[in-house]
Amino acid sequence: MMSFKFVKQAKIVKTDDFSSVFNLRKRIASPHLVVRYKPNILDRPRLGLIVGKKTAKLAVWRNYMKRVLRELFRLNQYQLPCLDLVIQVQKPFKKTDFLQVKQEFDHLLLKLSSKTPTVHARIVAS
RNA sequence: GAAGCUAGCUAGACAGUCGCCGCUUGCGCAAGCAAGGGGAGGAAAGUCCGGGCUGCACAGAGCAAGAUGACGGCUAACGGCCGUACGCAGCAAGGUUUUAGCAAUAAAGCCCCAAGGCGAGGAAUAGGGCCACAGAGACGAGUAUGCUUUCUUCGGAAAGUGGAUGUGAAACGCGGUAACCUCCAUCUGCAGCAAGACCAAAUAGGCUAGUGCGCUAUGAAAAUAGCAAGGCGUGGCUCGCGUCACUGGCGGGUAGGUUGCUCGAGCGUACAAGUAAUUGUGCGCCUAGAUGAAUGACUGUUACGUGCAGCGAUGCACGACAAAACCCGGCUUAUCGGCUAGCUUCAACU
RNA sequence: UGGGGAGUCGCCAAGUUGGUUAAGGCACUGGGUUUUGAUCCCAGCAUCCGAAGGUUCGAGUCCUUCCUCCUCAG
Repeated sequence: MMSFKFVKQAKIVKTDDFSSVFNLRKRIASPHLVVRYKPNILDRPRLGLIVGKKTAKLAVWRNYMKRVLRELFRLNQYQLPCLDLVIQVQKPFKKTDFLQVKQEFDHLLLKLSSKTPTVHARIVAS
């Protein structure tokens, strides 16, 4: 039984961690999202989100996008290799675009898994 | 019943699955786990005012700078709110005029304009500045035309006088303008939770204490004893001092963390005082505290509204503005709707 | 969170004791010069001055409230 919890340790918080992901300059993109990634030495992937004020002016929509992306990460975190991910939103999306964003996220996830072949199943017993 | 206006309340509901952030209790060294209970707004927004709180400054008084301005009240305070008076604009209704029409009526204008709205509305003999164009003349004074009287070289001149011209206003009245300077009265110390307090890596620098390399002897080593006392600067030498290298300690303090951090000018209700804003008393309640920033996603049932399809039953789609960041009182701006009161006008009935 | 600044024609912009028609330059349009084009000359053009309200006889200008953008401090 896997736990789908999104714990605090799976969050990128420090400025140094963000900078190191940016400095590696590995990125893949889809129409709505840009994902930068960097392998880490932990036993779980970590997530950082960037939604600029330029993409959506209202705080309501920025928070919505962050929540949706965090939810997608939470549900798929055990199919991901050990990476530090920084997801940046390029184009704003609303509730009507949810399915498309989900497809894009799955596609990016597949790409990431194929680029880093050392996917090992981490089963954390609950 | 219709129309308009004002004020207040509300901002779909329920259930399930997977999650997020605090609190309490239990277990655990801890990480954490389990249970219970809580988790965005009327504007949280803009940051336009006012306070609490915190730090710094401060004998007292004054100046500068800024803000406000009817009168009375409320308040912790305000540029806010309430009441009264005054002014302004003006909708509905009403009255009236003109035009069109045989008429009904329609259009335009004027008057009066409910409830409600708006009003930076103190002082212009304390002083300064400005008042374009037009006009003779713009506040100093003075006279272009007309009329009267007098004089006359018959061209006019002097005195007086009230109107017309043009102007936004005004023809001398102590003009208008203080959202021009200013004067008067009142108020304001400055900064802001990234305030402030505490704990405290690494690196560099500060203070301070100490050690220095090599050789010989003993010894397995640690060490002990003896000899010798590094480089550079302080003019040459010695001492001393500074500096360079290493080690330890101290203090400031950065990253980071903890706190400030949510019980408060608090909310609900009843009664009383007051026209009201508001206040007092009793009873009851605890209602978010995040920090790369929680309050979500999906599914089902259902209520309401709108749109589309359909004769209809019904089906499908959509759901306003918008997210706390120390906390309050206001203002302003955005907003799909729903509900409840009150006021005014009109119509009908009694 | 707290300061500072900007918005005038398609672009760059001037515009102060508030005053008659809001300068200029580039661009564009039409005409002229030229065999044709460039250059040059003449004429035109579009702005209710970011939006709304107010003060005033009169606002680009003064005041208030909004909108958009830029920038600074920690």
